[in-house]
Amino acid sequence: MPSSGAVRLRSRVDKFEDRRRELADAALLALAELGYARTSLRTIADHTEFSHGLLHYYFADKSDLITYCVQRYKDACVQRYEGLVAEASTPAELAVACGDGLAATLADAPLLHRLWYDLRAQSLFEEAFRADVAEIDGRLQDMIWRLVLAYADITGTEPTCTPSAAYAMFDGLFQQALQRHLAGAESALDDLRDGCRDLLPRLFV
Amino acid sequence: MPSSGAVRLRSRVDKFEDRRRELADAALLALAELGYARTSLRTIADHTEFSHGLLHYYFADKSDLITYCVQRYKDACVQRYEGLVAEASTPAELAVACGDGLAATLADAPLLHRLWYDLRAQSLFEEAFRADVAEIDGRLQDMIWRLVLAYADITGTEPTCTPSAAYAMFDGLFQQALQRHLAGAESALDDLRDGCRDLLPRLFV
DNA sequence: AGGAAATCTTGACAAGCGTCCAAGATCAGG
DNA sequence: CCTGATCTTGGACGCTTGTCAAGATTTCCT
Repeated sequence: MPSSGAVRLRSRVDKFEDRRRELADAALLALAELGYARTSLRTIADHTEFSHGLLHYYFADKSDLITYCVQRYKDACVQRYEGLVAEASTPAELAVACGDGLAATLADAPLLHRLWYDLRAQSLFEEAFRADVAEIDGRLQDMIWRLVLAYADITGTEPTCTPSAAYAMFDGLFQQALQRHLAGAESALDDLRDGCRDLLPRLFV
Repeated sequence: MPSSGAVRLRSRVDKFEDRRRELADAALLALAELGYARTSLRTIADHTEFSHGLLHYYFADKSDLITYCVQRYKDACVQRYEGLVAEASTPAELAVACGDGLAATLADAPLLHRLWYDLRAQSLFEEAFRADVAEIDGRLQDMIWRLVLAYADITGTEPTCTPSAAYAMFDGLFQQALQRHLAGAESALDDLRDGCRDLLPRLFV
């Protein structure tokens, strides 16, 4: 029965992909905790119920694993950010929602964001990561730009900066807030909220 | 002769410090080239005319060496930035000079700036680096804020953001420009110039 | 139930790491 | 020129790393 064979085949592929995802998620936990420079394959395996040898059954090498992890992170990240630009009818509401949304994602998973900045810095040295990092950066930039366009739509004005410049400034605020949040600064989240709320209108002067 | 003894002692200390500086500068070259995660003490020694064992004669351990390197970087960095806010009589001149200055420092030593962002990311994981990184961040923030205050002085207005927010946004632009510059983007430097020139007035609305 | 295909474990490998140390080289002072 | 302090070398250590392959185990189909 061919259909049965196809189903079985698909289930096998799915199982393989599921395990890859499972291992990558465990790797992400280890990476978020220790950072790229201090995370070995054995450390990653310790975060799973399997032995270190298995990692080479599901991934070609360490670079392959890390790359896959970055892509997993991207999915989780975009999913988290989705719906940031919710329903906001007035410009002020949108500006506040923007700051609140970014502050919330930062507070939600600071260690994952720390890993993101670590890996982005690594991509400046390791060619292998560059493509994936660029893709994530592009997605984040689009997310920010949608926010800017929504604000433009409500106010009936035109933004006076490029999408990449807008992303760069929001990212700068976010990265600094993460740094201070991890250092224990109480005001980091509030400052991020304020900074974003104020930045959005500035992009239209 | 006590004065002679003091001179000899000082000259010895100087010699020791000189060699430390020499080794740290070689280490900075290696670090800028390979990044923190891929630079070993033997690699660093390969960038000098000495053997790897000598590093432990002048530095307690690797962390000590890296910390000293970061401080060396800071000195070079601040020195480079000094005089960025030169004589500019009109607001437009100052805004242009700001963008030009940052673009020039980026073009001058992109690998050192890459190392800076690498080490700053590492400091999010490694407690030992945090204090030095925070100090450099503070100096850079002061530098940016002096620029903003100079602009305020010329225009007779008051900035409408905090020093840390101003630094975060400029830093975001700079970091993105570095990323694109290293990736070979021709427009990176020009975009940085434009971004900075436009950002400065935005901080006063 | 049997046997092939898959999944997983275990142990080993060469290489590289940070650190340390004994011994040689180099230099300054008497 | 000798002597002692300082500087430098190069090898050794114990450990970790990424990678791999052979064998044990499980899963699944007929």
